[in-house]
Amino acid sequence: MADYKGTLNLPQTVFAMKANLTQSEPMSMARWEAMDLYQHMQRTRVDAPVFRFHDGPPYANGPIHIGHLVNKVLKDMVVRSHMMEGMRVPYTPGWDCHGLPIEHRVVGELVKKGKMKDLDALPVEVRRMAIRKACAADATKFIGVQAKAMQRLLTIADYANPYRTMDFAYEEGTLGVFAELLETGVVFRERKPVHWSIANRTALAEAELEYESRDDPSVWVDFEASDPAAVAKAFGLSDPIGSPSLMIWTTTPWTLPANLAIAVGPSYRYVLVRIDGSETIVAADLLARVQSAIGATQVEVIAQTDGANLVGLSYRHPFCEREGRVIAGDHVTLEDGTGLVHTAPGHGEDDWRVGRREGLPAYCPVRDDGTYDDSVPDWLQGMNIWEANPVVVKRLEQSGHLVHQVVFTHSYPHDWRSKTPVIFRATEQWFIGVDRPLKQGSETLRGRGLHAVDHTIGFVPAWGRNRLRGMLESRPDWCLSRQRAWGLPIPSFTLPDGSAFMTPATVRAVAKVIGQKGSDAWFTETPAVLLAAYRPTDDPLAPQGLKVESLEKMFDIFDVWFEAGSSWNSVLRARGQGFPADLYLEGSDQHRGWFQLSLLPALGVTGQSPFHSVVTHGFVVDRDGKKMSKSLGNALEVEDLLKEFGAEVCRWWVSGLAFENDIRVDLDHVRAAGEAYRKIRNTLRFLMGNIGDLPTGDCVAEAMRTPPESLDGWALGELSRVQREVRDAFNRYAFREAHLAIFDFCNDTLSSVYCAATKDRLYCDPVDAPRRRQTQRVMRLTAHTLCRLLAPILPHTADEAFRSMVGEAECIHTHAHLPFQFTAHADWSKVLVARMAAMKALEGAKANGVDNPLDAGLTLPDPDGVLAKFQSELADVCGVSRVSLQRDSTAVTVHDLREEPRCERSRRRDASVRLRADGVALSDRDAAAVGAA
RNA sequence: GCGCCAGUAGCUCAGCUGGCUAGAGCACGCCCCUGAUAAGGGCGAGGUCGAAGGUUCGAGUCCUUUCUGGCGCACCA
Repeated sequence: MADYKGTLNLPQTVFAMKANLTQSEPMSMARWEAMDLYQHMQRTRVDAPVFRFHDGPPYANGPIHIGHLVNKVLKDMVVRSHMMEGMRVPYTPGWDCHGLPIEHRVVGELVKKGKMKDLDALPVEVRRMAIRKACAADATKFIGVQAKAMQRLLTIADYANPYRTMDFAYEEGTLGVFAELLETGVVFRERKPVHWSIANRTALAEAELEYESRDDPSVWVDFEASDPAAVAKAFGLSDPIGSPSLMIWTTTPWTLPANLAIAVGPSYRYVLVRIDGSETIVAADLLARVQSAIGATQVEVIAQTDGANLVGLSYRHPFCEREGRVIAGDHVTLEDGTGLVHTAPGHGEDDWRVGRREGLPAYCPVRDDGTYDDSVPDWLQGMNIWEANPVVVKRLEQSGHLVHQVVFTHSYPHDWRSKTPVIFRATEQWFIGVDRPLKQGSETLRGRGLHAVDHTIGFVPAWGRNRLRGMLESRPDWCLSRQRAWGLPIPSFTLPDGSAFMTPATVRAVAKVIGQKGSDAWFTETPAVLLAAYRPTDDPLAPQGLKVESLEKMFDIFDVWFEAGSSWNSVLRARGQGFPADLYLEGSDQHRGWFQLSLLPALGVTGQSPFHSVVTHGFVVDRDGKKMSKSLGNALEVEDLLKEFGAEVCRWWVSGLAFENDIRVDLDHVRAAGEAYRKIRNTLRFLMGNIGDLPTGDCVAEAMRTPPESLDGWALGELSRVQREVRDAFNRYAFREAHLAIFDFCNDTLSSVYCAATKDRLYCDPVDAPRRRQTQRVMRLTAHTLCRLLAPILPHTADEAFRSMVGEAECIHTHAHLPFQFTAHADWSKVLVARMAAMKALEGAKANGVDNPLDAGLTLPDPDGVLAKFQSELADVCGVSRVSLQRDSTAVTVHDLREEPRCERSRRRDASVRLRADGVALSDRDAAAVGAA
């Protein structure tokens, strides 16, 4: 018997089944780099519509993690999908360089090496310069590490010209934003308590605190009410009862000189009690605990009232010549103390917040060396606060205000370097007021922000709007200043009288110098040099007769968020990329961060939001939904994933994520993505393998001549639909929809139906048979279209496939989607329904020994006669040897054809099969194809 | 504690303004093919929709409470 395998047109292609991504991806990267793909795309599309997408700067601190991978791949799909739409997409990657985490680690290393002691002895400018130098080196190092990894993810961006918040030009742009904001009048200076290290005379961040056990005096103190009658009234009593007090509890007696108020919970119940003969007020729920704590023997409740009724009462400070008043505080709890909270706005975060609302000053009589200033009673002046603790207690005891004292052991914050206890101390800070009227008109930043959120910004997912609105509604004024070294200096000076001096004009003058020499200049240059471009006489805000030489520099730096939040100016505007951006895309934490803190400055300066839309993604968590962290040991390393699976598999995984919510990641998920990748690759490979002998021609035009009622027409219609769906999904940032549409198309439409049904004609028809060529033309267009649809997700594979079709010199990423639309005959949907019924029937026929569909014939019910016009395709569509139709039937009938002769070439049991001259059974079609008689 | 979000088959997700026996894909099981072959195809079995109340003729879908998890409320970015 002759072997006819050699006469078949079997698939052939150089596009390998095995992707070998780990080796081949870097080759694509090298090719793109050699052709300077990013710049090439900018140059060749100068007149194309622009999509302005702006990269939020990751922090240059350590190698990238899975969160970065997700973020960068999502962004890359945005960039590439818009490029595929024919647009020009300028996209500058950026890095956030300044900030505490870097400084903290760098200083930690300096301490470890024993270098910090020497540095501490130097003048502030010199010391800070040394730290800054080390920080800059650290940031630079990690920018390199991250950029390399991001490129390894096959992302396309202007990596040759990134933005870095520590670049001179960027810093100048940031100061430009600040100068404009100064102009609007929303910047102001005010006191605010911060963690303060007395030993190092510096402010500290939470990260620089170590909690250690410490003994402090714990005291219960009676503050006498000024007006007993008012107290009686608050408790609904007609007559005053003795001389009632308000009992507070504190473990920091040294802050009592700064007491300005007592806070109560308005909804709590308070009791007026007589304890061992004297009347005082405490929270009802805490009475029993207070009683046992202070060891009271006789307790008599006189009356009760709500905390709200106590608000407004006044009291005499036990040793300062002033009165305080009772205010409402949401921070008051019933866990400790008396329910009446000693409030010193200069010495506590909550106290400050509440005090601010009540119009109380952040009074802080403690100097930076931890001693009292002259505003306290003379017996305390100049005393160290820790020494003052027992002195204050003694005084209270002598004056009869002390109810009780014990030694209290608690966990207390200590300075990580000096190991000394830290205090809260109010210092002068720079703020951006969100409720201050902007110079022109009565608008405020908060008002503009809320308006933009509600009316001009688009959100994906939609709940981002609520979230950002909620944050804008409740956010406090923005504290801009930090007392640190690694950052952009706030270019303010002090006048000879000690007051702060900074105007839009001085900031602009300094900005010029910093644009030239970088922010180090602030530390190395004199005020005269820094203000070289400044003329006091031209500045209406300068004091009369100001001499620049008389100024002294201040050394606060900006909150790094102000720097990142100025990127719309330092990058988009400074580089002429256009403003505002079409899109910002970041993790959902950036509602509070970059989104909000870019929005506010931009609204202040330009009146516009810096972005038209924001897209947010969730956070990567482990398989159980728990946060990923190195310490928990549940983190996956990007490097390992790239080594084991390659970037394309990771990208396929990302494209399929429901990224709006938490993103669970597990090795199994990436493995599954690897399987899916192979399926798609194989489908593409099958298409390509079958079009190798098709003469070149106009890919689109030739396919468009396909009859709509043919099987090829159906496939083309599906291709057209999928192309539309995928492009639409990309445009809505619905990557998962695009991913699913592509996957389903490859598996269902192509692999399961179209490829299976056309194998016979592709393999067995004569090479030039019109029917075969028609299928090939559709397959060619399908492959070309698929490459373009896949390009944003799988840039390497799409390019590899494309080049193996059209030549090694080509690159898919310089192309755009093919413009075509095709609609198949509408009744094809009914054919597919009939096919499903046929498949079920064939499955049932296996019980009768008809295992191979080619051993079967089918009779399909066709009551409406709609299937008749597809008669010639039905056998192939169902994978059987032949199909007949019956109008008056409702069920599929399977015919066992195993007794009929089988074509040895096509394996079909066709009516035309007969023995040919060489003694082999062939159908007419196959006989013709091999030239057998 | 407060704000936003999520909790649907083993896994990843659809289920729009409440309405046919709750759908996909993956994995799984059985089978076919061996001319896409470290491929391809067919069929099938999987769910008391986090829990508890409530509204309704009817709830995965609306309301309340609750549990679990994520993000945000800091001189962290």
